[in-house]
Amino acid sequence: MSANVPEKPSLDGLEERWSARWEEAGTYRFERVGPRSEVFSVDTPPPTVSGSLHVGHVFSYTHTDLVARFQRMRGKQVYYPIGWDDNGLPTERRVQNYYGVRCDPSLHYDPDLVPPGSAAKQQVPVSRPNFVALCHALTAEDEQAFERLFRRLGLSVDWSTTYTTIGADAQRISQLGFLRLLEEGHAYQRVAPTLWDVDFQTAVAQAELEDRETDGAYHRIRFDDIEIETTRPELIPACVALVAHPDDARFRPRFGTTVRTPLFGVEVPVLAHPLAEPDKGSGIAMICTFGDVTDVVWWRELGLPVRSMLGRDGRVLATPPDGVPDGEAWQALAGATAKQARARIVERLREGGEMIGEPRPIRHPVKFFEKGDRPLEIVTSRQWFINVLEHKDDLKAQGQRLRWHPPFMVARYENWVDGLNSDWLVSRQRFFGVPFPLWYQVGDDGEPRFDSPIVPDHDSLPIDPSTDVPPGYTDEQRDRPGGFTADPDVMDTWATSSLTPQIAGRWSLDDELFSMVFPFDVRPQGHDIIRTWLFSTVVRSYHLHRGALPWTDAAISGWILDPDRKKMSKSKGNVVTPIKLLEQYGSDAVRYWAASGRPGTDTAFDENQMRNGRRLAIKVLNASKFVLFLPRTEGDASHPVDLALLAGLARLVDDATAAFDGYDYARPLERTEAFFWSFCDDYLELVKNRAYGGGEGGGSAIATLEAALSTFLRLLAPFLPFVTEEVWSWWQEGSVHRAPWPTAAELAGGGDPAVLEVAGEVLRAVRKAKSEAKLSQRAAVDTVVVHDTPARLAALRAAEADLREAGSVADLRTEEAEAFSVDVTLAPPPVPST
RNA sequence: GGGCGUAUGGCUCAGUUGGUUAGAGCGCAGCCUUCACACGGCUGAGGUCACAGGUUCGAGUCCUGUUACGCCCACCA
Repeated sequence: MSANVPEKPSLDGLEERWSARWEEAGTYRFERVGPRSEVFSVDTPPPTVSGSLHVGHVFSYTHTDLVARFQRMRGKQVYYPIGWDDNGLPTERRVQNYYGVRCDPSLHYDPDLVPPGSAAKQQVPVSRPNFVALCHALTAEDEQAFERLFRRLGLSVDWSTTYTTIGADAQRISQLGFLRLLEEGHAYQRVAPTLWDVDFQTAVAQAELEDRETDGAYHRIRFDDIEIETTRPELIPACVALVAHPDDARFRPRFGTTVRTPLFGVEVPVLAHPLAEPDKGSGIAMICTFGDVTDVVWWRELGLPVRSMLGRDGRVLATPPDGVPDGEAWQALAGATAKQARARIVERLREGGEMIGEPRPIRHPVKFFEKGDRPLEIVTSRQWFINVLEHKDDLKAQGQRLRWHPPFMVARYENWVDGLNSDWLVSRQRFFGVPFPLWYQVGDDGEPRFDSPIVPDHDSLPIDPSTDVPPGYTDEQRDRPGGFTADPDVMDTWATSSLTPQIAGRWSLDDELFSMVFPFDVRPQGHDIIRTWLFSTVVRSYHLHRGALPWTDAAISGWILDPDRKKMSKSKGNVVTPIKLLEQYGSDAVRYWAASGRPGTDTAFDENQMRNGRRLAIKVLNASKFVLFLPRTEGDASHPVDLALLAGLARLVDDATAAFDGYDYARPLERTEAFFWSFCDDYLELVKNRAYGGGEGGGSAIATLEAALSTFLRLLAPFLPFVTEEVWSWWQEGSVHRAPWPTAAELAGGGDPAVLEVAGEVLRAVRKAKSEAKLSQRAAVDTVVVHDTPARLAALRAAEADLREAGSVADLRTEEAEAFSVDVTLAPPPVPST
């Protein structure tokens, strides 16, 4: 075997060189050979391209790559595409800031638009087509930067299969998926009170909510003779009833009677409902349409009217709802934000003596849109929903059929499904998203007929109903009586992201491919999006593919934590940019750090681990160089010391393989690294001289060293793809990443690992003696006496010659004993020659 | 309020079905310029395995409870 080893091997430049070669050679290209069972398919998370990648991305995407590389080496055809999630609100927000614009759908397209840029004092209104074009431009730029980083990180993605969630294929699949739901009765629209973000002016779904502890205050307010407590006195005009618990003796006599609201004098009934809690507030609550989700329940179950007072912008409407007098009290509020209205109404309540005492400050959880800044309101609007509530039990069972890594993560899923309280709201009143592929007839009265949507041909998808015209109509009939009108909404970004298995597998576009990769083998993702992405993907496959799971396994990554144990935020993550780390330590080293984080476990950001990784990569270079520089001597592994090493390696291979099969990448790295280090420190030192000596013993050593090097490189290849490929190229054909994963069988030889274990212990004892005597490790040793059990002494004798050479030991003796101990007698220092 | 997870030397973490003196790396101390490696190597010091009970011949490992931290979920007037 001829080797072409550089004199001074180095890590510098490996990333550029090898990522280019891999691309050229199609090393990670998916080939359509073999049945489904020979394919390993990965439903990779499409990262949101709204800003920069942070170290958390590097961390979790590396985990996926480790498994993909392992499976590829085991002989699987790995289908490992990546997508960019570029549709939706994050992109819109970024475009607004980056270009200094905002979308105004009433404007017309301006072909000569020049956006003012981020420095603009005020955002310039632009048409929807202009806005969408800017979204495309910016995301394209971001996507290139992401790809560069991921290539440098060494992700073995097949870059020819990249997709974007706003791309035509994704839109087509997303729209087709929606139409299927519609046909099968799983999607419906309804006018209903929904949670609403007043800044983004869109409905939001249950999965996008988060509670935030917020300062508020209880206001005690008199409704005739009844006192209620509320944190939202501004909603008094929207009050439709008071409610108390049916068993509450204090209010039982009042059930069925009415009271008048303060300031507005509207007559409202006093009602009973078991959800009312006697020990909360004054025990009786005002029901407003709508202050919170409990109001919605009461309103629905008690059959109450609607009195909406806030518009979609979160401000008080110009005219009061039915039943509320349009007097001076109302006009004092009209146009105010909720916060302003509260202040004004409290002032008037005080003046009128209807307010009891001072507001009592509290901190309480309030619902926010996870991306929003102001509390959510509840407004009534027409929205599209996907059925999930009636399938709750089945969906829970789906999650339980999935193999979770780590297993306890299933609890998150079950928790979420158990807590579902509404169907999945998929419509958003936004611009950069996949439009609902629907139009509605417009009656002669000019009103849309929402109950009779016009559906496009499936072949025409994707469509944009705001520019495309339904079959049988002309564009002149748009928004005219007797004509048609487009559904104005776009789909929630999760409505598209939930179809990544279908998009990545090109469902409805390439049946052959889809049947080869679906259901996917694994969905890697973070635990924070189990309730959104994972759940919604399970829902879509359940509806779309007759109860199928989208994948068999879910591999859940942890988070990156700051050194102070807090979740590393994006802003902090950006301080330490991934590219900087890759440049400073090398990609292999950063991957080493990522791989040391246990599956599903939050991991500290730790540059020390990267230093370690770099050290390991350098060690691989140097040890390999040493092995390959040794004089070649033909032979087979036969010496007991060599067979011992191979036996240990075989054990290691079995261990690593089993762990990887269970999606545990951290253990194989840890074990391989430890064994590699002892290989360098002990085995190499022991056999060095024998290998140089040639002959039968030399041939055995060389054969063993080559087998060991080949095995180590392949075991480390998923973790350190660059340095292992570099070394592999010195003496092997092809890519190490296409080489077969090592097996215990190829290392079999019936060796006894104890030979190396005992020899290593003795060697360490000799080193210690020299170290304590403050001598060089080359110092000569007169005698070594090893005390140990007969079995271990027998093992030791097999390594005696190597041991004496490695330790410069003149005489090695053994004595039987209960426990291991070593006496070392150093030779007197040589008399300096005159 | 319900649930999940974590707690091992100064730091970051291993510890596979309970089995003899609890491991690694970093950091620290000392030594060695040894012909693969000074972007080195060797040697060493350092731990009542959060706490309290229990099961067992034997518990870091199993059971019960407590505490701390993190996270998820919940109709939060």
